[in-house]
Amino acid sequence: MNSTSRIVPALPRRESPPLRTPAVTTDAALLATIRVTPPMDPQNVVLKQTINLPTTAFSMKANLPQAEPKMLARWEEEKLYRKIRASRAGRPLYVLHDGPPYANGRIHMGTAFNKILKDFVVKSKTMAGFDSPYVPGWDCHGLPIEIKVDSELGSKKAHMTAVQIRRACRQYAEKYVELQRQDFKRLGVLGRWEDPYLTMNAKYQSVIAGAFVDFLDKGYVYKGLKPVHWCIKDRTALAEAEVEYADHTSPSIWVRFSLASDPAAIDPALAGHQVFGLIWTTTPWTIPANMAIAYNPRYQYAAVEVAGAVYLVAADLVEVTAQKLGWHDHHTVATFPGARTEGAVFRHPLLDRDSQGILADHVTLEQGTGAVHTAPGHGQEDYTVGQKYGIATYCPVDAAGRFFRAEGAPGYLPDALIGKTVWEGNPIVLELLQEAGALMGMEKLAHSYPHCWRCHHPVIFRATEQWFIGMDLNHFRQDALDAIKQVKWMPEWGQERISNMIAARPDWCISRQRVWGVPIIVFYCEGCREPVTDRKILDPIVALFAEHSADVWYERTAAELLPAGHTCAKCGGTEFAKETDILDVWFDSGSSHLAVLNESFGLPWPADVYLEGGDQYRGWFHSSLLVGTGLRGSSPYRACLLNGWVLDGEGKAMHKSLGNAVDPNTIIKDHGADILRLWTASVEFHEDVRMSATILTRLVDAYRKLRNTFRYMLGNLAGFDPATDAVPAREMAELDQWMLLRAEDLVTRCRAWYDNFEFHKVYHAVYAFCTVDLSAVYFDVLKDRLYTSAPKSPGRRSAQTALYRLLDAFVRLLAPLMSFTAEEVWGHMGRAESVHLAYFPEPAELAAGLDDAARKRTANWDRLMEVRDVVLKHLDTARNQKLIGAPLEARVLLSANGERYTLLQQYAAELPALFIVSQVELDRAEDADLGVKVERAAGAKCERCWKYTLDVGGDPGFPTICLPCAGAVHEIVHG
RNA sequence: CCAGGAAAAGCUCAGAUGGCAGAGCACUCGACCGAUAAUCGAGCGGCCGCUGGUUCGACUCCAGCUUCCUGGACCA
Repeated sequence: MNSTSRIVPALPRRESPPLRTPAVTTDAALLATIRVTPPMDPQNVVLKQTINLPTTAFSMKANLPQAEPKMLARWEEEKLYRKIRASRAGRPLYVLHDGPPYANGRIHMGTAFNKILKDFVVKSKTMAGFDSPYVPGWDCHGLPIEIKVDSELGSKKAHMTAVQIRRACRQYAEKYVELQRQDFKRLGVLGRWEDPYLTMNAKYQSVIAGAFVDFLDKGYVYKGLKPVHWCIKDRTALAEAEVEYADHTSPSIWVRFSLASDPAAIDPALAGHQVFGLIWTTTPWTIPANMAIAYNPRYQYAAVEVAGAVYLVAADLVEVTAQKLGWHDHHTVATFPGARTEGAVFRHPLLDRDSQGILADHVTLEQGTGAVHTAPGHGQEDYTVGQKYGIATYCPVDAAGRFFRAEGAPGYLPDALIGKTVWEGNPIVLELLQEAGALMGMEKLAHSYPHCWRCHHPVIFRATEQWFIGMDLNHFRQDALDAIKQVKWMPEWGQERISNMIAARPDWCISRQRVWGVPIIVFYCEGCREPVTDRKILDPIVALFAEHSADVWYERTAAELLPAGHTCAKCGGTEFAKETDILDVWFDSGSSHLAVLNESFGLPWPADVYLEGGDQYRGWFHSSLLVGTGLRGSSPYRACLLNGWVLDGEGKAMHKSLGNAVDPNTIIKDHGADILRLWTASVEFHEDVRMSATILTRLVDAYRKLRNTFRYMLGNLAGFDPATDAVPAREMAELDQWMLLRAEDLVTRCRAWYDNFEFHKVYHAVYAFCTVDLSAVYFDVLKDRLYTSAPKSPGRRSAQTALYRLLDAFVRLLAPLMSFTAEEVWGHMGRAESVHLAYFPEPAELAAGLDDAARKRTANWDRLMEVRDVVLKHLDTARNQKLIGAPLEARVLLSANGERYTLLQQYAAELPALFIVSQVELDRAEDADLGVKVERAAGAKCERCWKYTLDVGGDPGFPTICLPCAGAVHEIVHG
């Protein structure tokens, strides 16, 4: 040991640990520079320099926006994620399966919040000893991208092949996958970023196609009709996003349907009358597709007699209707509840067809007659209610919008309509109705009407052939409901939420008339339209996808894809066409567990946990559950965690248009990702959470406090080598033991909270501990012992031993939350490997070496702290009275009796340090109250430790300092 | 309109089984000047969303309502 080590107490006893990176200056490196300080002249001691002040290169200012990217670069270079995998190989697996965000746009607060939470889960499980891999993924197919690419391609698209368009979509998705990947990595989320899963990967596409074949093979899939927005000019189905609304004038008409069933069944008063249903519609051309008349079961209806005929109209709409239709002598024959019309049979005015009376809640009194013309082939709700009543989805309009004689409903369409478009059909239908005596009135109506966003022509609702997964085939719905019960839902109400959705949802329409996705691999016989769904034929195509991506479906002809010489089982035909529809993107992402939780990723099925926002109950949680239940017989996740929505400071949803959206990248640029992570840790994530400038300011303050807590520990541990300098626990000062036992309790609680994903409790408890226990009490009390004792004195070593254990535990306890800062601290502790390879502290680490006697003594210290609180209040009063300034100027006179006296007497020697005063005097009192008096301390102020003592100058060599200080200085100067 | 959720100090959160509303931060005032763009102390601050009910007693249990959030339905 050279002499320089004696003047600077904070010198290390060992060689500096190797620098891990130029980006971080370790304390060891700093101390190496201090070592060149010239030796102190024993004759000319500068007292100030004999104080062991904290020394650390761990800066007070974090500079996170600059420091974090360097840390990320190091993690990347070290291949940290791979190292973590290797370090946990063979450990029990814990798998969080990532829900794929859509590869469009940059990340926002919601996605950042979700990803950080996932990182908390993965890191905390890793540190708890699990092997917890994280494979991020992206959802790459689908309409939003195809629409964007469409608009970028413009008119060029018309000359492009499907494969070319798909390549453009792929490029677009790749671009955003890359941008989002950078954004997510910047958050400090560790994972398999270099090889994520993408739904557009060939292998993944193959899994999707395979899942479809499995569903088909298991008998869940059927082909049915469903109305969709249809542009007859572009001959295409339109998604919701492709429809825009504009004013349009339609002929609105009132049409009567004669009642064929017994009128008395509706109301006895109607017996013998000629009764009519009376409907109102703005789409006369859909009259040929009429299958039913819907009444609202909750409304009262009136039977109104006009000129010998009786019309059934909602009671509240009788007068309006009379006015519109020019009724003069009308009177009400009967009133009855709408429910009575159920089962009534009307006759179609133009066709040889019955139209049933049905009940539907969507019938309103805003317009019309309270009786709604129902054509399931031409309206969403008509379709839904039609399904309920088992009414055929009949649609006599082809892709060009022209009438034809469709199958599926009785009645022969009039020749006048055949081949005409629906727009040409309107006046023809009017004319036919007039001739039939069924047209009761007509007027023009200007209203908002859906138009095609591309050609701006009005669109129609038209039933088209779609592929469905039947919810009630093979007990599918019930199986899914049963599977839900096996999942642990957090929060618990998630179970009810998703159960309600599954119970009420219609069949899953899995087909889309689009290009950017995974094709539905089915062929049709050109001769008889019989579909080819034999898996022996389809499985090889699934295999082809894995090799060439789903593009092969578009690159090769049906003949090339089918086995040579394949013939239609039904008609023997040899010519086949490919299905042109693709699968719903929810089918893609819902299959992610099949694509990712498998051997090629080394992951087991099912996953331990899914964690997403509340919108996913109808999204990914839902579709994944259906795919899992259908193909594997159970849920693909054991637990399902919900994260709430990120709202603004007022609790309002964030919207770009409102200007209240907070951009995570801005926060990172201004404050650093650890602030964002700390915010994520601070809130109860199952609920909706708030983010605002105020909240951020609070978090920045909290971060500083945590950082300074680490800084204090690092600074006071400079030169401390636990291997050689640590004090055995049972020899440590009682205060230090007490603190370690409190920390032990904190670690126990935090680990339980981590197990239960209660990150905010960890944050709040650790933060409160740092503030209340450490900073305000322990660190404050410790300063005298650390700064003024001789560097190697037992008291100082005891404190350092405690600090070391605390630091070592806290840095790991917070590593999942403040990943960057924890790593920075870890580096300053001289650790060679990343903190993210470490394990959580065990409670026993803190209290190692402490026996039951020490545990029992904590009760003493708890009570001493109560006394301290009282004394501090009195010191404050004395300070306000200008009796004292610094607490060391005080002498405290205590009076107590009974047990308290005994306790205080037992700890009399510790009290001045505990109260941070110069002297404490204890008297036995008569009454039970604690007596506290404050006066000025006696004696002179020691220049070195600032305490007032009677022995200042006791050492003639150092006339301005007290005897203990003189001893310490001697030790420092002479060793 | 339907399903589900939330409401506590300016902010973030504790508040099993009903028993005088808690913490930290912020704010105000003060101290220190050896954690210093730090640290310590004290003080201020609440109709526990509203209205009823049960109870000796309700932030807590029950009913209704209001506002906000998510998804859906409607508009089409």
